[in-house]
Amino acid sequence: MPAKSPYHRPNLKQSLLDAAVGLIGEVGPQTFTLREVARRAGVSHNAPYRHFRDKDDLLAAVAAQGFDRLTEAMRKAMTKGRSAAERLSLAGRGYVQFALQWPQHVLVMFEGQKPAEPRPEHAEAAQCAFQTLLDAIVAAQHEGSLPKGDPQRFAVVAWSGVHGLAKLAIGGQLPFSAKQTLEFADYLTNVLASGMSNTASGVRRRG
Amino acid sequence: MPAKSPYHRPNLKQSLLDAAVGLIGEVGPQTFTLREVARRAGVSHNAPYRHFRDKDDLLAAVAAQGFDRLTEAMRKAMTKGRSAAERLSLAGRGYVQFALQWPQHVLVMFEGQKPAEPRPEHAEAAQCAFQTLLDAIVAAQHEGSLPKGDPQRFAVVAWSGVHGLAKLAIGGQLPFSAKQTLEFADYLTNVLASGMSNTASGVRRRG
DNA sequence: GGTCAGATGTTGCGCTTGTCAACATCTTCT
DNA sequence: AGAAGATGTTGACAAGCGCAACATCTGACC
Repeated sequence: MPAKSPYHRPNLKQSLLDAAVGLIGEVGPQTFTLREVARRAGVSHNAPYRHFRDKDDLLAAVAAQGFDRLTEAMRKAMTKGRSAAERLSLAGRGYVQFALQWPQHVLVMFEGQKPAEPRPEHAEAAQCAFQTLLDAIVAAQHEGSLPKGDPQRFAVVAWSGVHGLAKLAIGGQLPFSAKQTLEFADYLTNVLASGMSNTASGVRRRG
Repeated sequence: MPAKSPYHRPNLKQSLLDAAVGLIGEVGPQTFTLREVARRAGVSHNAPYRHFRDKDDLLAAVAAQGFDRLTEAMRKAMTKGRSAAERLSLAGRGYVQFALQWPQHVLVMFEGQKPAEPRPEHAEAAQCAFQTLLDAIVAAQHEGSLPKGDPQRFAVVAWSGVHGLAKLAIGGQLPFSAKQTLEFADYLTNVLASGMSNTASGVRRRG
């Protein structure tokens, strides 16, 4: 039976999220407008307030959804790896591929959120994504393809590398096509892995 | 003779830029408001339009100024290096240090600018900063501390690494103090240099 | 089945912002 | 001195955010 009265629609919350992602993709998170999201979802300009505290809350939900998709993208990419080292590299590729596919999410995920407003959903999803990377690092250490030592250190190196590449790519700062960017991601992860294997963890100056 | 009438003030343009940087530092580029900038500069809400085409134009000017400061920060950091390899590493440290000192600028510099509105000042300053990195790479290649080959490739690797670290640091994603971040930048540049020296430029899969 | 509480959606409002237009004031060049 | 242009001001309008009051639907409970 079709919904006779569209007054209450089944899952407006998800519709609003989808509309928000689409709109951010078109105009960016800056000119993004809550009212336009409502318009696209076919509801009044105040309906979103029944599902999100305010505009920032909607953006935080988009970010949380982004971290979930990121985690999934990395895990899926890793399944094709035969060794822990290869899986780690593929996780990095998955990170970049996710950014290329969902630049809207990335733009929202890493925008300076005020610490005054804790978004637990957001923080938890982000932690989960980081844990995926950390697990891959530890596995590579057990396998012997990465030196022993604080895995957190290696994780930050790897994260910085792929995150920087992803950010520059979606910001249009690199003269790369999407395909070239992905190929470059493979090269970058090899550089990072090689460097982490051959560099002492201490700070080396005037070497 | 002091300005009898504050109607025309000496250099309102720079005052507006400074006020904008301060405001962005407090509330972020999202909630940043042109009218509040004018208020802080002590002028009416429309005075900025005599110096900037619109709000985005002011932000583009802040970004351009940021790229200039970035170039200067890298060049200044490099002066203490004794070898080209060390200077390259110090340039990376300078990049991160700049981001920690002027996070407001970084937030504005890399925000997705619409290609519809070309900001030549912005693009030129960005190109200049990248050229500084590229020169350091070429010097290291001449010195023999980096392999021969396309310097652009090395530049993108180095840029991705330090850019990612800087972005994550100012986004509050890392459990590092400013001092720890800088120490980590040194470690990261060593990892990158080592990795670039030991990794073939071709893509290696299923290694 | 009936009824009421709560969830969900709507309309209308006040305040702020970005930007345009018209006007005011100052500087500079001759 | 006086006109021309640069710089700053006031006023207005459309649009957005979020509040408040109201309307409509759903489900629990009897």
